[in-house]
Amino acid sequence: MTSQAADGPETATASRRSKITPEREREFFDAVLEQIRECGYESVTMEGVAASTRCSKSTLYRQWKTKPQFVAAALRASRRVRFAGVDTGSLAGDLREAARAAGDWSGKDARLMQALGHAVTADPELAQALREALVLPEIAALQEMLARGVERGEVAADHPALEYIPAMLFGVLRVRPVLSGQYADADYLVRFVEATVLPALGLTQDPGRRSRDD
Amino acid sequence: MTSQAADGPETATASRRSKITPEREREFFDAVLEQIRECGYESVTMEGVAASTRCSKSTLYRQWKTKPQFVAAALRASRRVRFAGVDTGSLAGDLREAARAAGDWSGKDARLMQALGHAVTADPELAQALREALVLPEIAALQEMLARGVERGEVAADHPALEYIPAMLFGVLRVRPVLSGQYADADYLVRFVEATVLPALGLTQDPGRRSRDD
DNA sequence: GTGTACCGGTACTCGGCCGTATCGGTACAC
DNA sequence: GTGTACCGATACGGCCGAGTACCGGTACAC
Repeated sequence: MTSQAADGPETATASRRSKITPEREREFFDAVLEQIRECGYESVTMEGVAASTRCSKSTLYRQWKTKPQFVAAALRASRRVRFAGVDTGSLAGDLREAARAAGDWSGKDARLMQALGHAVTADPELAQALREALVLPEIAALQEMLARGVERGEVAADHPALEYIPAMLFGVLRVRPVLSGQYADADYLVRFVEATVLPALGLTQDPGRRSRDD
Repeated sequence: MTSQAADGPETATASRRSKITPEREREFFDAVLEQIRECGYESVTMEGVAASTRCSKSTLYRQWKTKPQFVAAALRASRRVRFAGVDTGSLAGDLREAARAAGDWSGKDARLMQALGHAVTADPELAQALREALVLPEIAALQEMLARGVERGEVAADHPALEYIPAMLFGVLRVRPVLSGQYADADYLVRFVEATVLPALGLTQDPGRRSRDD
């Protein structure tokens, strides 16, 4: 049905009776995260993951003791930075680029965060895994971006808005579905950045010096 | 254990064998919303609500057909406006006041919204009830507040940041727990408003004209 | 070829909750 | 006092999922 990981029973990963390869593990992780996004954490079942990956529950329970540990492992493995490496030369450009990148982010990881948002309050390990996977890397990248802007003298180091930039960006990502029923796309986020983040930082471009070069 | 609605078995609400009074109904609603905040929507059980209100499951099922309908009814009944009626005379003052009011909001309703955030994607009736109870009234009050500011000439009617103010405020409310592990309090929100919302609207007070009067 | 380790399938126990049914009892109307 | 309607308690059937146990079979090392 879901067929997300079953793009062919005889893939090149050799037959299915061998030790679990890292690729196979990633299939498990992808499957459980996808199920979480779709059904929510509580409704995710080990049986469902096993079925969608054509493995047996035994296999999952051999690797991970419980469902929370399994999910935490999946989160940790999905850890990656999204808008790191962005460096357009100006803080405004960086922020716009980050917004654009976050547009893709929103469809998948915002959903994941929403689905896990409450389970996290009951399971510290899960909370830690979620923070490490989805939150901290982005925050760090953002702050690096801001620090570059400060170094360049584009914004004062003690600018009061600086500490709230992550909250603004992540906040609007998270709240858009509630307000307007849809996840934030790149266009919306860029407009948000231009209408609120840049002015808050005092980065509104002068009429004569538009940094949009397209 | 929870004892939230059991502050005395023989309260003035008379004995428990009579028709359900509106007060009694409110006990049910309060109990289920509280359980949702604590355990999440999926984990809420009709049995738990019945136990915590000392009623029987039958009583609940006599009034509401299913759990989603029960929860939706509870949401609709809890509908009220929080920072309507705020009118300090200036938009900056209004926004600060709204932030302060939202500080109280955050502890309870933000939690509720988080807990329901995913269930809502699967149940349109629940989604509608949630929006009507927690989102729309606040948005309306905010927009009224902004409209007054526009009328007073404090901000241009076509100011690009205007449409994003609700997203900024609700967003930071919703994202704070994820970023820093705690719900936003009134002080944080007021500082957020002063550092980001007011500058974005061009409402930063001039050095000589501080509107803080305390 | 032989052994070992591990996978996949199935069946199972156990617990929990939904929603229903039944029953005794109590408030309240008349 | 009598009747009615509804509450609260409890028990029940059904379903589902966590986690366990077992078993046949296959890959892989040697």
